[in-house]
Amino acid sequence: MQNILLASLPRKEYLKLLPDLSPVTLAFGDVLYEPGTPMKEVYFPNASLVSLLTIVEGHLAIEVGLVGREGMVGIALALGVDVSPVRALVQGAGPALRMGRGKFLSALRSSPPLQRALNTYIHALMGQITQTAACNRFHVVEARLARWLLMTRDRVGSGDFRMTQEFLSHMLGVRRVGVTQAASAFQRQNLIEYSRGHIRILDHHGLEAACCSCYAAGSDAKTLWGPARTVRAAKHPRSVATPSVATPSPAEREVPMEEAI
Amino acid sequence: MQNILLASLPRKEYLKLLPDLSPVTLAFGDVLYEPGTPMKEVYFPNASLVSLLTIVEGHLAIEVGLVGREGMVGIALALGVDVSPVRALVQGAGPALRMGRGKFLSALRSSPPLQRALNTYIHALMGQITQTAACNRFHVVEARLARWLLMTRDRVGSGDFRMTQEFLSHMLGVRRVGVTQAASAFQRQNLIEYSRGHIRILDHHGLEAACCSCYAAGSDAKTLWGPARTVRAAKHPRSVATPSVATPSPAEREVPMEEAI
DNA sequence: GCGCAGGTGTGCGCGAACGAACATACAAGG
DNA sequence: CCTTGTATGTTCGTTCGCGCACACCTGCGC
Repeated sequence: MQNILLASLPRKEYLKLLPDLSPVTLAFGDVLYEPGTPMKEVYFPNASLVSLLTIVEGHLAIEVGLVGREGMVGIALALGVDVSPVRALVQGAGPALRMGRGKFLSALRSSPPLQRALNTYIHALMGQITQTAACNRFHVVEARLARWLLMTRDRVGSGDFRMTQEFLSHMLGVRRVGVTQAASAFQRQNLIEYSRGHIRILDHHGLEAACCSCYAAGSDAKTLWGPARTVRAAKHPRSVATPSVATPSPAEREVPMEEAI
Repeated sequence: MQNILLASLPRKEYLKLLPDLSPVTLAFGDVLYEPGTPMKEVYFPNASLVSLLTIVEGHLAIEVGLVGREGMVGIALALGVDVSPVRALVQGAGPALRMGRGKFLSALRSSPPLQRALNTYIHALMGQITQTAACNRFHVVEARLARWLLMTRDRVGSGDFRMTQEFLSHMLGVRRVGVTQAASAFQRQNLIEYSRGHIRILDHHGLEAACCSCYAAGSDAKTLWGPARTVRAAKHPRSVATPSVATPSPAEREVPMEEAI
């Protein structure tokens, strides 16, 4: 299982990076960065999984992003910022490639293909964060749990992983009790089974059905942030509202929006 | 009122861009992009304000970002993506500078300072989205309304703007009734006054007190994503679990934050 | 004057999630 | 065997926000 981001580079570029990449094994529960602390290296997960958490008021945490072999941990460095904005917590143990800050920055400078690949990934990650923001607002715990399980499965390539409900409650930003209820409902329906820190997905399609549309919207990183989203006709809040037409052409619309309100 | 992002460029670089920047006036309610449609240009707001909304299931909307003169609308283009992931809606009418897609991309290629400035801004915007995600999850409508009002004030440089409650309800992703209740509570306390589509902030400090810590965390774009957050020590998941650490940080919380919302 | 539409204010019943406890269940080690 | 710690299950009262429905107020055009 190779990191997809690295694998997408032209072979020549990849070979240039190789000497500076050192294989490491991430252990479950490791914290790669804490918010506000300098990032000394970046990580390219192979079969491992890292979640990005934001901390509110010093004690509440909630997950905003999930990085697997499709991405890199430490993108802020690529944006010229040395300090981590988030906590990066290893969610699934496994191999990753590590690169020191200095080497990474100079590699980035000298490799336009790497820049492009990272830009694309940054965009996808922003999409993921955005989707999560909306999902957290609109959807019930059960749907969000289903989404999380499916996203994790996509990233680790297996529907079988280590995860306690307590832990999950911090990912989803809810009480542990809420997770218990949602998870046991799923278990009753034979969608998953779990026991003492271990979860296995039994019915992948059933979970998808229990899931909010956020999963579909964010699941394939390529089309992330909605290429084929064709929302029907820019329905603006009525107040904002074009009191008018169903906005025909998707192209070139500065949208009337004349002075509504 | 000059766009800060552009103003931060070396004079020489700025002059290189100038011929390709055309002044436009954004009108309240204009939609600059719809999700899933190609972006033909980027915008640098001067005294105007644009909000970025994500659309869920084709009809619900919620704001994830707010762009004023500190930023640019259309950063996805800088990341090599042509299709907008969000709806960009003009929230505050005013002047902006517009640049066509092609000119922007070639300017970007030929101007490292512009790249750097945009990278920094992208990072700040990700921070804003992240903060919003957490805020949407943890804080009550009243606190979020206060935050929104203050953020808007910061960006337009005035505590006096056009805004209906209906509209606000879409920004915050709640019912209009919820906004009415929060807003009328603020009005009773003489923190704001409003009438038929117009809001004025009367007591800026009072609003800050009513606000969640997300405002402080996200307000100054420089330190966005928490520089001096020094959470203690990379503890393990369990540390997330056990709030054992009794949150000693006295500096962090001057706000009552009663019941932690 | 009248109607009308956009903006705002209320009330009611309901469900989701919360905080705070308390109650099992399994696992490993003395 | 018993203890200890971790993981999961359950209950209770409360708060927040939702959906729905309706009333009012103000400006504007006919």
